[in-house]
Amino acid sequence: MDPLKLENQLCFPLYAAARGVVKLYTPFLSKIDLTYTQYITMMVMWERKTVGVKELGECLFLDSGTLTPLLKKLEQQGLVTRQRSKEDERNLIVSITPRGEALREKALGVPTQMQGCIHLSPEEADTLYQLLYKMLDQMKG
Amino acid sequence: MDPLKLENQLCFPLYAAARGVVKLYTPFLSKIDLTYTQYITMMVMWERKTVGVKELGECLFLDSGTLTPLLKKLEQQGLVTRQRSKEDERNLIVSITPRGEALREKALGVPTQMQGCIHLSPEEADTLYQLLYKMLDQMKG
DNA sequence: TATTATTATATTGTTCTCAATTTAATTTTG
DNA sequence: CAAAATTAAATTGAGAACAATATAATAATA
Repeated sequence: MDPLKLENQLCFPLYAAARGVVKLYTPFLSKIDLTYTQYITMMVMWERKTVGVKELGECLFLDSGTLTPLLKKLEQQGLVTRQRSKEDERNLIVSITPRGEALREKALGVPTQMQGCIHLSPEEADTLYQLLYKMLDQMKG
Repeated sequence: MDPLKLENQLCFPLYAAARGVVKLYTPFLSKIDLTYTQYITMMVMWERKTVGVKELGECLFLDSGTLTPLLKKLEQQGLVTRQRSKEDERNLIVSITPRGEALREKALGVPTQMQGCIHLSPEEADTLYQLLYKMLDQMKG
């Protein structure tokens, strides 16, 4: 058992599958003018309406180096606003706009469209979900 | 069940876990001056010794846009050579050098070091492996 | 055999990702 | 209170990743 053989790696199919699914999202997301990272950012915005960059980064496992330019683009598109907190000016508060809220309707079809691309049974999907979160939890702590 | 809620996504933990493991590799790989993508490229080289860019891309699910600059860097480091095929000059043949072979010894410790970071049972790891390849196979076809 | 089509790699441009550093605001401490 | 430490974003720089296009070589065809 060669530990440096590609087929003996667990991380490689993880890395490849992750890129693969993002690629599958692309044609659906480009119709609503979002990249995958912008899409999951909007998911947080649809749920929370208002959130600091720091919490956003904790949700998405991303830092300001990635989020700052991304949020500026979403702001340019009129989907969110960015403003400093009055209580603590270090914090940047991101808020969803009516236009951002409206985009949710268009995005509702995306999960359904994606289901046509990946065929896992509900049990398999659940197992995968649990295992991935188990890994993520370990990376946090 | 909101289909646009982050916690209801299967792809998000996939995407996040993949980035997470690459980040875990980084300190180990930086000691042997490789990035993660360079590391898996070298895995193919250690196994095959000589390979065309096209086959390399099929192994790694990457295209020439990613591989061309990466292989030039590996060439600069003296780990591989790049030369056009005599039979068909469209093909670029990548070959491992003695220095590239020697790097394998240094890389042998990496998988062991990584095992200290992610704690899945052998059964869980196997399940995850199978599910990820199931997804990858579907993306190919 | 020319022309056309295909194939393989390279290039260009955009976005993402992250480490490391900088800047500014706030908190802690001496 | 002033200095030092901490925190949050932004910035910078390097490497990926990929779509789209370009270039060059080979194969197919009219």
